Amino acid sequence: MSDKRQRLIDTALNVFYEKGIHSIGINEILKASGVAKKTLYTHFESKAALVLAALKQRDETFLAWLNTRLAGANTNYQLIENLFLGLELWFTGKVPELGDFRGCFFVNTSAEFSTQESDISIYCQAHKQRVRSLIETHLPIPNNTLLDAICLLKEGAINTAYVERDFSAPRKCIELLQAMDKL
Amino acid sequence: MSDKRQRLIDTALNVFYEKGIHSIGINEILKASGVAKKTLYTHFESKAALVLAALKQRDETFLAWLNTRLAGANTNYQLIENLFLGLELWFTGKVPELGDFRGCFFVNTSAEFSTQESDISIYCQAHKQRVRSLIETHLPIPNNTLLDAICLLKEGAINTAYVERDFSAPRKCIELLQAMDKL
DNA sequence: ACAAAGGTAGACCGATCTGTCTACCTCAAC
DNA sequence: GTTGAGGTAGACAGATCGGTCTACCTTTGT
Repeated sequence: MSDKRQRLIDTALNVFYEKGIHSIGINEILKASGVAKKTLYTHFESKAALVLAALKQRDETFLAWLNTRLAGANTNYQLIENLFLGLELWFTGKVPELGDFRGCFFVNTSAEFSTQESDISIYCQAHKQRVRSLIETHLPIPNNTLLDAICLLKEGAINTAYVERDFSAPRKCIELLQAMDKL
Repeated sequence: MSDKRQRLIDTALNVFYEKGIHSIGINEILKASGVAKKTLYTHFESKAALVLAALKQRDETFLAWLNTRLAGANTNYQLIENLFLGLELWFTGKVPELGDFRGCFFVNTSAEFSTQESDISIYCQAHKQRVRSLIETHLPIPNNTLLDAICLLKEGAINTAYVERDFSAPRKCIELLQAMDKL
């Protein structure tokens, strides 16, 4: 039935994440997925709808991965290690389900869509909030200041890793947060 | 002479920063700048060359602004305040020369150009390194760990402010760094 | 006086874009 | 055994893309 739909979403996510959205045409996705154009437009009303579906897919995959990475932390420090060593694995291409690292898909996509009111921008914002909530629920000892620090450094690490190609960021974050947590 | 060239660069920077690059056509820049297409192509060999010129312009404007913001700090804490309160002004649209805030132009542009070897991606990387160097030279008491923390949090603040529309990030960064600096 | 350089407006080229449509195929349900 | 949903391939429409080019105008240096 609609395993075609799923194949379109998977392909779209891969291609959009790798090459951006505006620079890729629908035809390229059709070719890569081996699906007919008519089929695409029976499942999605527009390219934007496909983008949104790809974002949703990425959101779910990312949160699922993060959830297993963070599970089982007994101390705040352990959670910090789980998170940032996980990011390091992602950056260096060792997390197959996240694909070759090319920054944060949601940041990249926000950058391409200027109107902050669009569904796409709003979805990107919501994703970041879900990530924050997930980290919060795994924090053994609640600490809002620490949570802020973790989230800000996480964003810093991801963008520094991508734009500056500096993969040492996660280790630095761990050291900083370790010092902070002792306060 | 080539005040037309400058006008093209100014317009391109404004439009690209506001709306992204792949989603804007050359004709839109021509219309907004009131310059003929032939003139554009006598000064720039391609759209990519114009993008590079816009990046260079932004690089210079941003570094000049940052330089005056950071000047005169006598303590590391003062430098941190100068930097992050400056970011807050930027985010909230109170720095005319940086335009209405729409994230970091270099991060946004990197997101649109997938090949990491392109001139454009390399320029974005170099910009971030220049910003880091500038902060380093203004740090009254050298401290590499602190410098790392400042740069990571700065990136985190910029991206959080844009994607999550949360302008409270700079104040949080100041508090975190203030605590850290006491270690 | 005149050549060279820089400017204008905009027609034009070939490619590509999103999205629609025709014509036909496959297959499961009732 | 027919109907309807989902599939295929790909032609097509209309717009827009980056970039070239023609034809002409304006300014400046010598």
